[in-house]
Amino acid sequence: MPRKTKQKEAILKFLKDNKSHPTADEIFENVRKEIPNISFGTVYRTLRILKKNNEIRELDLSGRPSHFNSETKQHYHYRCDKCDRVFDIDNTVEIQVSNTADEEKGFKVTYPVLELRGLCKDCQT
Amino acid sequence: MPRKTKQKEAILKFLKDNKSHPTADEIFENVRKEIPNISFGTVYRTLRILKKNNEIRELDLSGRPSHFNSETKQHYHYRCDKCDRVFDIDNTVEIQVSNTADEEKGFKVTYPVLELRGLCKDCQT
DNA sequence: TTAGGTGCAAAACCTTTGCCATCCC
DNA sequence: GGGATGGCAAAGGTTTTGCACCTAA
Repeated sequence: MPRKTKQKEAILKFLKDNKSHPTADEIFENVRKEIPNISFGTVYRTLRILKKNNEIRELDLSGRPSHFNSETKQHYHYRCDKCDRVFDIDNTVEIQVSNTADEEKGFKVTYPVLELRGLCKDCQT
Repeated sequence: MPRKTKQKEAILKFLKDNKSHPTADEIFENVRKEIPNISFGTVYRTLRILKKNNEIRELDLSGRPSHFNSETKQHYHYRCDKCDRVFDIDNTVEIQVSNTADEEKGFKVTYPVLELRGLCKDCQT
């Protein structure tokens, strides 16, 4: 049975309040303001628990460190090549795969992961 | 001026001969058969150089370790959720973004990164 | 000759884990 | 009380780097 603790609540609250998609490190730095002696281990462990319970998502695109996200519906992201920040795509996205060139590969797709790369507003200047 | 060395040649050759998208570790293990005392540092350094010269690509998709690839044209990948192997998509892919919900975000897209996740032939049984 | 590469080992980075104390139900 | 969590620090896996030596051009 998952249990309610102030650490877990604080991490989840930070993710929900924060439309950015922070890394574990950013989560740690922020939650720390509230719970000064929280540890890195706890942040990572809690993120894994929340993820298993489908309360958050880990963005499984590009790079280390991972980014986390409290939105659990299927959606895609913009990612800034310069500052590495991640933003949700609210536009409608359609992905069409045509042709049968890959038939013999026999790959069975279950879901797509898409990232639109470029520059965010702040980094264009 | 980049220089031609047997280490660099061997790494590039392995990537070209090999349609898979190996990790640095896999590259190391294989190139080692030819150049027994090549080091990890050299593999990573060489991969960075090749990447900078646009001779290879680093797949900046999910997870650590990175996968590398000698195909430098824009293309997308299948990725197996079970064995983590990566395959090129040869089918035609079209990505359409409509709507203007994201106008105020002011994000300037330069290129998309797409991964179709699922199970490869070998992992479906 | 000499700037770029190499090998080796240590360091850096991100993440996970072991151990034991602590807290929630 | 007892299992789920937390804190801390150490370990693990991947990648980078410093340094001295080497080698292609």
